[in-house]
Amino acid sequence: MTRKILLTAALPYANGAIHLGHLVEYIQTDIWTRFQKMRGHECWFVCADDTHGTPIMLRAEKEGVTPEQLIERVHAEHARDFAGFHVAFDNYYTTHSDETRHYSEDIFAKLKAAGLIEIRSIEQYYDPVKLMFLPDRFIKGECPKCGTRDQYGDACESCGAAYAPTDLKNPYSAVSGAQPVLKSSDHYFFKLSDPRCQDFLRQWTQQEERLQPEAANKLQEWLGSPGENKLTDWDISRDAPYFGFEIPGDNVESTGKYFYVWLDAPIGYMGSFKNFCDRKGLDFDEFWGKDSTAELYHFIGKDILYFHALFWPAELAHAGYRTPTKVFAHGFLTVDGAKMSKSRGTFITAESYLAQGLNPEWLRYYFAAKLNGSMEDIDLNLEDFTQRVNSDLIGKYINSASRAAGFVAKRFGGQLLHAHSNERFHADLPGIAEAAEEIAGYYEGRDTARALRRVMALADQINQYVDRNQPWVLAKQEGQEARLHEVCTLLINAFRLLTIYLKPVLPKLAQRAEEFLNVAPLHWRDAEYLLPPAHLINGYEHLMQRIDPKQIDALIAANRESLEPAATQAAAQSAVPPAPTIDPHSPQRHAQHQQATAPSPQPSPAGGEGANGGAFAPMIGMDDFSKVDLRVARIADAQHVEGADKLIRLTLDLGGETRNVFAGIKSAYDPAQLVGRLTVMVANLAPRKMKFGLSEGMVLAASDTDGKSPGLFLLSPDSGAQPGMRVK
RNA sequence: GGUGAUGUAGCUCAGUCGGUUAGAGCAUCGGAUUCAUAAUCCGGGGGUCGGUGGUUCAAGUCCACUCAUCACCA
Repeated sequence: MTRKILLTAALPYANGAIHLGHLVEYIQTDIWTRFQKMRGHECWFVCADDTHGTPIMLRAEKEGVTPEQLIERVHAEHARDFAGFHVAFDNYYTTHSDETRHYSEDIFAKLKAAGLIEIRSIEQYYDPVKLMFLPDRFIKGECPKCGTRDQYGDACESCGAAYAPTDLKNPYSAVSGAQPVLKSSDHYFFKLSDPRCQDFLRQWTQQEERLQPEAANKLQEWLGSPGENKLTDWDISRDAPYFGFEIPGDNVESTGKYFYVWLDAPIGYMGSFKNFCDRKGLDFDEFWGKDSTAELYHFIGKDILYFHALFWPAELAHAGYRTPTKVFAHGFLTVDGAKMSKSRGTFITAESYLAQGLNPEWLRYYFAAKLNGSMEDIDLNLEDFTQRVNSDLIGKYINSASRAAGFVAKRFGGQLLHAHSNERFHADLPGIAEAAEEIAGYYEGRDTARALRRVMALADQINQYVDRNQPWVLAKQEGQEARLHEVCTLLINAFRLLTIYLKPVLPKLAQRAEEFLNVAPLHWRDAEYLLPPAHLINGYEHLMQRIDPKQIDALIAANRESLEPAATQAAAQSAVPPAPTIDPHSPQRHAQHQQATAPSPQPSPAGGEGANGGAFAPMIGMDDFSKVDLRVARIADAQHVEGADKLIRLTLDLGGETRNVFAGIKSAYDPAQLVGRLTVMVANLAPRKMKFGLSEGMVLAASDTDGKSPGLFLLSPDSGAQPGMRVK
């Protein structure tokens, strides 16, 4: 029976880059989606950027752009990163959309009609300089318990005490530095304490397999025992200025209040899907209507369970929509057993991982090998990552194909055995085809760790089979041609089955394997049969490179945050008011899940300062460097430039061609002494039109950046270098 | 502080209802092999199951306390 399934992953907040911690969730959800699609079900995977709230508003202001410009830019970055890791959303949208506005207003109106919305006046800190109410995490002060300075408005990082922002001593605004004043304002509350909500949630959360057992326990704790009223009403509004949707008034008047970002964020799931339905001609209500029989699953981090398992279903249920079938929470990612850290270089962005040339499927495999459907944290142990991927994927899985491919190509013209080998296959490699449903069961239960352990055990079995049958011996023996052909045919078939089992995790590798096998895209049901007799396969090309530990070292180096250059720090400090801190631990973090620990104030091992060159530029990867095409050039001619007091016109010989370059080296060199010598030039610098003509490159010279020590020194290669040689 | 989880080999993890001598992969050591982009196969060593106490004929598993780590406390 074909199931109708709608999947969501948590919405990443539109003020930061996607990092490896985020990817745990998107990769997990993507694997599940791909698995369900391979099983032949109608399955849609939607997501969106979460775009509203104070941090976005302040961030845009700091960057000197509108919030709309900021979220548009970040949306493109996020979409690029996800695509890079083969996370294949059916729709990747934004919460700043007409659709999300529509459902936010609709749900709000229905909850209001149901008597579940209440207006109450509350007193909050207000920034009299910035003219805005301050979220708790934008208020700092001294901890009321231990007196530590510069603590946030909700908890002390020094002694761990939790308190209200009004408890802080000597509070100040993290936005303007001003002393906040208490001011009251009307807010809209969703009455979660209403008996209807309590009763509904008590029943909903404890339903069979709605949540993982650990999550259900946690919910039990939040709900308390029957009769105990532990839930309090939820403030769903914020005062202007705020980037979000304005709350509609009863008539046409403006309320000046906005929906709190956490109200419209999950509604963004609906908005994204509605947008998708409209484009694809699907029926939205079939998935979201009150009586929908479609399955709806939310994959989330354990930190946002509260929103997805309490507020969200309670809202939906009382606004006339269906509630989620299940909510799947996962743990956080640690790297080498510790929180990701910018100073240690383990706060790794998706972008840098790809820029360093690491294969995204390595990470997909490793995460999948660790995920078991529980809420436990998973650790990215970098040494284990390297060994595990190399051993499992290259040594076991890919090797099984590689060992047979050569014989099939050289001895049998790429053709498999002409006779059916089904019986022989099941006898010689028992259990490999039969494991299909067992493995499917593990995927279905999101225990990809178990699924992959099972697949690798099968790969071991295949390699043992090769060693037992010694095809390299058969190949040298007279009259063993048929047996060799049979062994290789069995091996290729075994490899094909493993490819099916691994495809949800490794879509690109599977695609390459399909090309090698010369078969149409594989589905799960294809595991029911073997390749037909005399099937032709294509020539084998190595399917995946091993991880070189040096690549991991480079990745860490590229992500290690060096100290801020002293000069820029001073500049930042002189700026008043201080730039708003986008707090890493803010409850606004949504799907950000986790953040780096603060950079430690110790000098970066990568070095901080050059001798006289000033602070080093930010770390770049090999990819960035290789964009610069440096060439050895011979100075064929050098001339004074009429009317220019710094420039010399150089004619550079690059072996095959010559370039005209204006170089600002007149203060240090006489044109005559330059002619004939070799130097290094940037050969792919975009030509620049100057007053005196077109400059087609740049020669490299050393100098002191702050101009304290005199001198300008043109670079020269050691003797023997020839014009046109690449410098790298 | 309260609550929920986690802690098993050097590393990453399995371990079902309490039931033989606690398992796997990787790493390591010894051997074999050369088809495979050094991949593979066979074998060995390696554990007080965080700690203490208890229940039981029997505890990695159940209970109490305790230590460490993570998360949540709107």
